[in-house]
Amino acid sequence: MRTDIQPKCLDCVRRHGCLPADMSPEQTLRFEQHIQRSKSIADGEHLFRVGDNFESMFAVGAGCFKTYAIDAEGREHVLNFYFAGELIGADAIYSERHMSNAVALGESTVCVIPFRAISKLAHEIPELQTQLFRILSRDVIGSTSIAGDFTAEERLAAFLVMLSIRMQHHGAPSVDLELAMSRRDIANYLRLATETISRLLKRFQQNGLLQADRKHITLLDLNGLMRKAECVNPWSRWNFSTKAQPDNPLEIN
Amino acid sequence: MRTDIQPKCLDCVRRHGCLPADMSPEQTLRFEQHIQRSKSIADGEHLFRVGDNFESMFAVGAGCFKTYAIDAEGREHVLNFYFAGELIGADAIYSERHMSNAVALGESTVCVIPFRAISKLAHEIPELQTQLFRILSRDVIGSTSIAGDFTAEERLAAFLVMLSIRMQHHGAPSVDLELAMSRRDIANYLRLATETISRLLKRFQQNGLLQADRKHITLLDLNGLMRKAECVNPWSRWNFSTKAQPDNPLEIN
DNA sequence: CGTCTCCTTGACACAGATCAATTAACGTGG
DNA sequence: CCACGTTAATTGATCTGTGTCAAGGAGACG
Repeated sequence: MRTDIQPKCLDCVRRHGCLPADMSPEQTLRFEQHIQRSKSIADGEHLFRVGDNFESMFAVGAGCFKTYAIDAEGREHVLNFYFAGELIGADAIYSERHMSNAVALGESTVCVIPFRAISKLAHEIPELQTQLFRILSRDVIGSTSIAGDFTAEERLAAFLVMLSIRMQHHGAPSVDLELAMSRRDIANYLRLATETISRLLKRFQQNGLLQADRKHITLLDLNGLMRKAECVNPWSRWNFSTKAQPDNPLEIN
Repeated sequence: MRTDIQPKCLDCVRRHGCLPADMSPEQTLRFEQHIQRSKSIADGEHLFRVGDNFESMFAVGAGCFKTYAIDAEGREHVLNFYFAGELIGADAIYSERHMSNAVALGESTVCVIPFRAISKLAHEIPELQTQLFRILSRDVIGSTSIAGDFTAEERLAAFLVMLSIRMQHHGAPSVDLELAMSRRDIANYLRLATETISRLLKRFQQNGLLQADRKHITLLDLNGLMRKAECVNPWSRWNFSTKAQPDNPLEIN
């Protein structure tokens, strides 16, 4: 192994939420030899479909993906959105088959991470194993948080706040959102009608919470949105801990 | 290490879904030395509460647990139920704090599994690491499956079928269910009113699908229930594996 | 410069919530 | 063992948040 080569993952802005997060440069280099970096995926192209053999997880480089399933009645269910630095495919580990479809929303790139090789590598790199556990755990938290019984307003507010937090983590502006997904996808993800999303965005705008122009949304009153979203946000459950709560829950990582 | 001792985990009926699933007897013995087996938990007693430091995961021995959170408005949200052989606490790995409360529904027992020790052990026992990944992945699948937009009837049917499958996995009768949880907990978990659960059970009974007497429920027509639940069940998504998918799945209908 | 797809807006409908009242289990103490 | 209080479950009547249907508008893109 040539150690004079600097691993590209080290320079990657998305590293902190990704698998090499806590690895040394040497470990990162080893890791990098197993993966395929920055493969580009066209708008509307699928990474995988339901039932496909599970070979790899995918780390989003640029762009955005949605995962979805079609049920027995033919209805689509948007399961999740994935942004830069996030890892797609956790639900496939269990059965070694993909349980959902993953499609690019706009021109995107991914790093292809062969799971078998990487989980073998995780035996030798404790930091990698830990990070895999953490990422899977985060997926569990993420899926349970939208599952609850909340009003349409609470869910949309929570969605916008969550978007803002995820953008912030990846260095992008957190109040100036450029949506990659359609109203219909948002609605479907939040179990609402597209019409309801339209009406709610209008109401939020009338209340001075945000400015919505097509896919460009400016969050004018993030605190106000967070107040509406408070109940959904899993981090806010820490309020019920006996310990002192951190000043800014957004900074927790 | 004395190797003449037979590990008790090997004799445990719940082994197959639990962490030692694929371990050799020797590995199981090593594993067992790190955990505390069959601690009894009284009805209504908590395993942990939101904000608690994450020390251990818990494998249910006998009985049943629910996890829940109280939101900023004071509303309870039942997040999950856990039965014999299932592992509680995956959502705490990410932040090393528990994100939910876990309480026993009736007299129960758990095995206490210190996470740090066990994840260290997972470096040396590949089967353990694999099983941890699989269990976390299963949790992701489980949380996403109830998250979708389904009718009350579909969700309750899916809940009953899921109960039946989980009981079957653990050797108990699969059509004779003894519910550990109240109607209110079921309703809350499924994002419905308790009254709706009552009415639906009555309707199912009138349609000959089941026989409900307080907490004892006999599934008379499992196939009928599965047909209603089909769309919710994540396994049924495999049906779509062979068929070609159009790029925009919404255009199907 | 049409054709498309996405988005918005209004009118109405309905699944399931809420409210209210009753009944049935299940303690708990005498 | 029985009164009694407390909580859980049922049932009916009514209400409402959000879905559905229908019609138009506004970019996007050949």
